[in-house]
Order: sequence, then structure tokens, then C-alpha cells
Amino acid sequence: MTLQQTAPRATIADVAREAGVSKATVSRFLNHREKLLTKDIALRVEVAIAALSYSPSPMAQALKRGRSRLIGLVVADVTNPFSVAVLRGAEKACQEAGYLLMLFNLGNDSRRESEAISALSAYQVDGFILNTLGRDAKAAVQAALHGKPVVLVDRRHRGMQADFVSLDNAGAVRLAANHLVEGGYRELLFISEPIKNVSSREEREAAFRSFISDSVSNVADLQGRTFESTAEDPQALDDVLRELRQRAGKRLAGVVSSNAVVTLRVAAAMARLGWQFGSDVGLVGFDDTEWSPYIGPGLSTIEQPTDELGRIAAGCLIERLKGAAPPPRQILLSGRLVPRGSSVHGVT
Amino acid sequence: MTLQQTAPRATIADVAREAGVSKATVSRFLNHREKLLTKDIALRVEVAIAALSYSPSPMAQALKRGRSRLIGLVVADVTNPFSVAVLRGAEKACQEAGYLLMLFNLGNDSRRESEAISALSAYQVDGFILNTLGRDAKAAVQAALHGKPVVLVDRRHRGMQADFVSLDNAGAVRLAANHLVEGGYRELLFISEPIKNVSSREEREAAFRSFISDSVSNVADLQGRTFESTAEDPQALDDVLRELRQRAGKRLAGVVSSNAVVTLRVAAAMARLGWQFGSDVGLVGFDDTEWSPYIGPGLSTIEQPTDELGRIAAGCLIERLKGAAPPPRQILLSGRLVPRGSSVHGVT
DNA sequence: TTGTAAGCGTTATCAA
DNA sequence: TTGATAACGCTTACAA
Repeated sequence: MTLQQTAPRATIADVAREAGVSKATVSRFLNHREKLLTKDIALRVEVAIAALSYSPSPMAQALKRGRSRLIGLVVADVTNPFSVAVLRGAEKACQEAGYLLMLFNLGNDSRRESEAISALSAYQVDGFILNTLGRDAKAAVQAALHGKPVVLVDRRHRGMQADFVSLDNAGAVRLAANHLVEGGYRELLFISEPIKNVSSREEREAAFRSFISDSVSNVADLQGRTFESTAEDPQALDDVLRELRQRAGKRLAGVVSSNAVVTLRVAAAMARLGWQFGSDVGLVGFDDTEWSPYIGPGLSTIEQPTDELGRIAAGCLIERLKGAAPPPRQILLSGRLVPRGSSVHGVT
Repeated sequence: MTLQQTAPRATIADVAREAGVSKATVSRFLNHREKLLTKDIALRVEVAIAALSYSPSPMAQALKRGRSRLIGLVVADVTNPFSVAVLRGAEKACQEAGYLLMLFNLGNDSRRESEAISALSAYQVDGFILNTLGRDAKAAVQAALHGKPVVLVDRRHRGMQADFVSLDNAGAVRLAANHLVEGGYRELLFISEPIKNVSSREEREAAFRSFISDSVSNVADLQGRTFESTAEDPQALDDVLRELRQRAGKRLAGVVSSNAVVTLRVAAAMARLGWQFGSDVGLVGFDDTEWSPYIGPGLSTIEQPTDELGRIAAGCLIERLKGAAPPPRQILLSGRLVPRGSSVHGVT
């Protein structure tokens, strides 16, 4: 009875033997190609490589070179559609550049951030793409990085010198809030997950408040508040929405939800209250998802260029891995308003 | 001006020097712990390790041992919520067992399957979790596997001997179709992405047809057909749905959609037609998503135990990596019906 | 232009 | 019980 009798991978030594040359020659053929190689020797090596269908072991190369062609991706929460979308863009760009992705999902447990980085670091990843809370002890993280290039996506880390790729949060919030105001909504509520220490949430909330205070000169009866929603207490939303309409009185009440997760919570609350988007409460939500068009009268959203974000993040990293060393950049991409029924009053 | 002056990782040699012992001793301390070690030497090593905060290089270990504590995950499409959910379960289980995940996304391009496997294989991954089309040339894939353990999720590969973890498709289809019948729906349509060569789709469609022929003895006016929907021609759905209601006549028309992607397409078509789920067309869709409750009157779904699927898949693999070698298993998990408004006639 | 040999950080074999 | 030493598969001085 034969078990799976798979020939082990051919090594550089095998190729050398097959071609009747030294390992060094094979290595040179692989790495320096045209330089320093006689035509016929090169040919013999090439043939041998093909014959054995040899390809070098990245592990061994990594050990020797100290570079692995691996990129570590740490994600706060693979469940978040935004993270997945970024992941997708990044993965694509990495593959195209011949890098592979090592994935570490924090499952929203920010304490595991340095654990993640150490684990990936141990595997000699050449660089990191971090889409994490950034709450972890900076020192620990920094240490584990060992001076490897990092690009931060969506969330800054205080005091970490690194490329940063993100949505233009301030612009996007203005887009959203302004759209509601133009639709006639006057009593606004910004709903976010817990804001403290998460840069993107802080930026969005701050932008919302500035928008309100900046606009109040033109739109006298405009008001705005913020509410932090948690997964543990979704019901609290019901009360908050009721209060919102109460405050609104005869004016129209509108909500800006700060990501898709929150949007879904709002949708749940609306369902519990028996209210309709648009007529009872206006809504513009961050993150345009595949399902946005089909909830209620269609959800108006701020579409993030997620694919671009992931791609650019990977691009920044790969550029540095190729040796470039520009000063840390901030790359802010604009969001796009996708208006649908949820921000229109008087449509059922 | 000091550049990032990070001390390089400590090596086993550093530890040996620090402790005044040989590398072999340190290695033994790490791998064989209690056996063959004098108390005080063990202590010295332990102290040295702590002092240098040393941890062994998995790369070097992989090179030496031929095992990497890496698991390769190949996903047909990270965009598919089902894949992400499985990914999440698998990633968790792997992390708990001390494995890291290397991710390769096919982006629905099945031709890259063997490319993916070779790439991961080159990095000495210890095993594979495959959630792929399984359409690729079997030989190429098989070769690249090099006899490493594999577990297939959701999709079988013809002639590949491997553990297989999946939803009990037949049972789930019966659950869905039967629910529609009990709700009074009589003219049924099973809508799937292109079926050929994708085992889960084939199984679901076959189960649907058997359900119809099995039930027709009890429910005389029951009819059922199948439609294959493509991303390229979503509009075709409109016609199909119109025909469906036409065929139904006075009977109620119901749809079973075979995954979340298809469900969304149906929702789009319904919106274009101005029809309501439940009253105009009944629906039960595979995959219970976060947004299912909020579309129309709520979408009735078949919930897959995705987390379990991922976790079990990883579990099977890890078991084999620990040396167990049971014959290939098939693990089928049951789906759960989540009834909502879309399968109830007469509710708006 | 090619080959020899050392070394990347481990583990495993053999002596001591 | 511990320590040299030789691999693992590769790259790179240095020699030839």
C-alpha cells in the first residue's frame, strides 16, 4: 500500500547537480540573471530548473536575506465590511507585487495588538499594514516593529511615524451633514461607536461639531448632538431616537451614522420603533455596502474608496520595501455621497 | 542624527553566550523542557532568555523542521460574506492553536488556484484550508500540495481525498423549500449562480429538484424550476420573476436563493419591479447576514453555522498536523431556518 | 566567469 | 546531562 509518495521539493543543490555546476552558479542565475554568466552555462541551468520544476524556498531565502516577501496585515475586526474591503484591495496589490499576506485578526480585542505584531514580526514580515485600534501600549508595539516600515489605514497611532492612508473624514462628514441640511433636516444626531482613542471616530465627530457651529449662521434652527452607541446596549438607541424627534419638534430629524455597523443598529432601532427612514428620520451613513440600496427606501451613504485605500496602503509599503524612504505621508481620499431615499423627506 | 536604532532580535547563540552554555542546551530547554536538564542550568537559560526577551525564529525552525506553523487559506472570493465568516472562524481556531494564517484570495479567478497553492506551499505551510471553485486542473493542484493535509470547505474537489466540511445542503434546501410550501407558496424558483462544477451549487440544485418531485404527491399543484443568474446580466432576473408570477397564476410564487449574493440580486430586481417580498414573491435565501432582517419585511434565511464551519475546518487540519491520520471525513453541519416577513403572504 | 566555503538561526546526532 | 558539529536551503565573499 503506497502512501502519498510525493517527491520532495527540488533544492538548489539538486539543480546544481543536474546542471553539473555549483550551487553558487544556480543562485547567480536566479538572482543576477544576465550578468556574469556564460550563455551555455546559463542554458544548462535553465534547463535543469525546468526539468526539476525548481523554485527557491522563500523560507531559506528569508533566513539568509532577512527579507521574506511577506507583509503582515493586522485587522481590528474582519467582521467589519470596511476592513474586508481594505483587505481585498491590499491583498490584490500585494499579490501583484509578489508579496504574500499574513493575516492577524484582533477580533476587536485591542490588547492583542502587540501580540499580533510580535507574531508576525517573528515570521520576518517585511512590513506591516495596520488597521487597528491603536490603543495598545505604544512602546510594546514600537519595539516589536524592529524598525520595519508600517502603513496605518484609517486609524492613526499617536506618535507613530508612519504613512497614513485614510478617508478624508472631515470632508466626508461635511458631505453627509450638508446633504441632510439641504434635504431640510435640522435636528441632527451623529451616532458613532465609542469615540475615545480611535482617531477616525474622533475626527468624524469633531468635524460634525464644527460643521454644526459653522453652519448655524446660515441655518439658524440647526442643532446637532453626538451619541455613542455600543453593541451591548442597542436598545439605548431607541430612546435616543425618540428624544431626537422630540427635540426636533416640527423640524426634521436626521442621523449621520459613522459606519456600517452603526447603520445596522440604527436600522434595527427604526424597525423596533416602526419608523421609516426619510420620513420619520433622515439618514446618511458612512460606508456604502452592497445592501445599502435595499434597506427601507434605500440608504443614503458616504462611499469610501475602500479598494483604493487598500491598494494605496500596500503601494506605500511596497515602495518603502523597494528602498524608497520619503518622510511619512498622509494620504487622504475623498468620500462620495450616494444619495438615496433615506435622506429624502416625504417619500415612503 | 540617529536612525531607528532597533536592536536586532536575539538569537539562540546570544542566549547561549549569556547563559554560558551551548546552543544545544538552549534548544533542549526550549523543546524538551523538563527532560535531561539540570535545575541550575535550566534556570540560567531561563534567565538569559528573559533578559534578552528571546523567542526562536519560526523561519529558522521551519527550515530545519520542515514545519512552519503556518496554514494556507485559499478563498475563492473574500467579498463573499460566507467566505469571510468562515475565514473568521478558521483564523480564530488557528490562532488559538498557535498557527498563523497565510491568505490567498482568488478574486473568483479559478485559474489562479494552483498558483495560490504553489505560492503558499513554497512558504512551507503545514496544511491548507481550501474554499475554492475546485475547477482547476486537479493534477496541478495535487502536485503542488506535496502530500500536505487539506481540508475543503463548502466545495468538494473531484477526486481529491481530503476532509470536507460543509453545510448539509440537502437538508438546508428542504428546510427552505418546505417552509415556502407551508407558507402557501406553490410555484417555486431556485436561483443560483452558475451551477456547473461547483459542488455546493450542484448539491443544492439537485436537492431542490428532489424536494419538488418528492412533494408533488402531497402538494398536487406544486411546481419548481431553476434559474442560473450571473453578475453580468442582472436584468435577466426581472424577466424570470415576471414569468414566475405568470406561471403561478392564482398560486403564490416563491424563490429560494442560493446565497447572499444572489439574494441581493433578487432584492435589486424586486426593487426595479416595484414588488414586495412576501406578498408579491416569497423568499427564503441562503446565508443569514447582518442585513437580512432589515430588507423589506425582513428576509427569511437559512443560517449557516459559518463560525463553526471555519473552526471545525481548522480543527480537522490541526488534528492531522498533530499526527492523527484518520480516513478523510465528511462533516456536514445543519442549517437553521430563520423565518421573517419575506416568506409570509399578506404582510406588507 | 565559475567554484569553494561560510553563515543565516534552528534542531538533531553523536561523543564526551 | 551537556557540548561540538552537521545539517536545513539559500546567498555571498573570496578564491581560482
